[in-house]
Amino acid sequence: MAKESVVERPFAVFREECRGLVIGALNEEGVEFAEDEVRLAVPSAPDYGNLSFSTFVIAKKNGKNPKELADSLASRISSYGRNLVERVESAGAGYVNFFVNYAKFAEVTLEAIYILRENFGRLSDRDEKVIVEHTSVNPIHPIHVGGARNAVIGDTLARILSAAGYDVRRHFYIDDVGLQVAQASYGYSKLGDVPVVGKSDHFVGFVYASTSCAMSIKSLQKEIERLKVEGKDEEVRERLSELDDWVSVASELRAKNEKVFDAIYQAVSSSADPEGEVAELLKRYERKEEGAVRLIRKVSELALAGFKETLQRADIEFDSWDWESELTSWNGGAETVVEWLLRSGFGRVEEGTAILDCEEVAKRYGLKEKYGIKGEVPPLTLKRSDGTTLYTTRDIAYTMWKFDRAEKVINVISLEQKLPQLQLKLALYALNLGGLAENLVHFSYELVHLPGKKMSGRRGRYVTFDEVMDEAVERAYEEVSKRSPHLSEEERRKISELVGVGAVRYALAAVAPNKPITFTWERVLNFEQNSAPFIQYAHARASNILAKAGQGVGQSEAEYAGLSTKYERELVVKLSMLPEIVNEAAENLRPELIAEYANDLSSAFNLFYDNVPVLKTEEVGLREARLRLVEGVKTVLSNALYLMGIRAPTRM
RNA sequence: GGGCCCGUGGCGCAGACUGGAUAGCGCGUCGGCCUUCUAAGUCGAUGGUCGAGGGUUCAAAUCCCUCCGGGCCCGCCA
Repeated sequence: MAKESVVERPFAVFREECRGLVIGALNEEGVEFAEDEVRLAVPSAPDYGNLSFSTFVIAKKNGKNPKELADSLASRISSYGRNLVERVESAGAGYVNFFVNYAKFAEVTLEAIYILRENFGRLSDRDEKVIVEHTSVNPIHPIHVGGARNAVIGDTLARILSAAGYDVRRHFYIDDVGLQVAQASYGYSKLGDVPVVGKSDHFVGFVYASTSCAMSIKSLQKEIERLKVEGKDEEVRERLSELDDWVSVASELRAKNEKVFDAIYQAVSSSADPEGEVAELLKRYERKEEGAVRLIRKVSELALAGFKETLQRADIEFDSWDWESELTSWNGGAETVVEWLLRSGFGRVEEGTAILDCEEVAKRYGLKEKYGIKGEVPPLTLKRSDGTTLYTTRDIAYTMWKFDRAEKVINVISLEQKLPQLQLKLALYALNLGGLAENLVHFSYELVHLPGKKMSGRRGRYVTFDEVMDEAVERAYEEVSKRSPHLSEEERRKISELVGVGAVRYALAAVAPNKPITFTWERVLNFEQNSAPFIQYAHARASNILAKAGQGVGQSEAEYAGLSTKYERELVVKLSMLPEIVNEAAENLRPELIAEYANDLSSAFNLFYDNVPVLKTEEVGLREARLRLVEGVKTVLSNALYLMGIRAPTRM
């Protein structure tokens, strides 16, 4: 067979051929139709072919019987010249089903994978810069499982967009100008020479929780005294129950590290006004005063060092670490935004605070319809009365900074923050930067709950990304040791690391982001079907076959026409779909599609594995074709896993 | 009170954006398959009024309306 030039998207070529045939037949038929009505779908069962066109809409438009139209189209198409299309048939109440020519299609697909290797599934460059901002966990506690979901989704999304041809930059926004960091830093400053124990971000998390706990207790006690004097018994009871909650948090924390907790608790207790001190620290930091900078940066860096360690373990990397202080406060960016907004006519000063009238912006620019806003959009406070800025205000400046570097910005942020993200867009309109708002995507995802209660950084109650990976890796180690005792200790450790971490990534990436997740160990520690280990195992099996075939691969001419079992045909078609899946996942921002695809392909491979011998195939050309098929599976699984940031082991 | 998200077998999910041909998959439970390329696999059985009720359509899990249940948001926090 003559070698054709490499086909990057085999299934798309087949689809286009089918589409062309349908359009040709419809024209010959003389019916009226719009080209975008000619859509082909992958049918629900293999009996219905590889692609299917339903005639109902066009038949109705032209007053024809759908079944008769399908019959007629099928018979016309049968007389046309075809390449990848083997045959066409009319079926059901009005479907035209297309069957691929497997001999040709297997050759086209497998040759493409063979030549393109890790680039199979990559689409051509689009010359469009995209910033994906994700994770951006506040530097006040370790990354917990909710943050892990953000990180995994964000990283997978970035990998997919990059594969789809976008010029992607990953940014981590460090919110070091928030009240929380100031609070954690205030607590940290009270420790004197107490050394950092354990992983640095975990330590910061403990300091933050202790500080917020001590401050909450103090302010509740004060409030209760006041309410008692005023005789408001009802409210006193409410506050007392809140106080109880915090007191139990305090004993939980104290049990973990008495020395640190006590130091913070005593300092807060003896302070006349801890809230005032925190606010003062923040104010000095926004003004870039040396002592405040040294303290807050120290705490932030401790947290970040921990984040980097955690993220690296999960193969998550960033191109840019963006300090909020530098990009929005110290350069005057946020102040400028406030001034402009006040001058825009949509802002006003009320009791010493600057406020943006979001409702008015939405009305003036006709955005209610556009963004599906039903109720009234609450106003946005831009500045506190002490002159410091608020998060969303700074985010406006940061967003403008990002758009200096990219045409499109995708922020992976939890659904909770839908309102501020909307307000951010409205602010851009108010600044006459509606064009930026149009290219700003809030990619939202739902929270991860613990069974029972919500995670709370302020209370130090959370399951960390680190713990989850540790546990999964430990569990993987037990499995590997049980199943492959012949491997060396070092190799078993290596394999369990990538299996365990992979399992965690998969568990978080495979669920549609808009579904809330309740965290259970069972979910992450699933090593059976629909898990990373399941896919990695299929990859290892494929690798094993190829390893045993040794140098034999590629020596003889492959007889692709011999791949005639349903298992082989199914595999070929699935392999050809990777570029389409990448395209769809990128265009619709659906990272979970990759997980679904990889799982599906693994299942198909396992069926093939159990039913079709490869190494024992007698006929040389067929053996070669099967080896190429196995190699195709190995390559595609590896590529799909890469898109999810999961390693593909050759043994496990 | 207003707004947003979700509701598919005992449990966890896919399918919904772009309506189509018997609603897929995993876990669980029960029963099979290792002298044949790693059984983290595979085969079979079990199990579903697609939250409820209306509507649109040749066709509805999918679109529209109402209601019910769960989560989230409505702050000089982020």
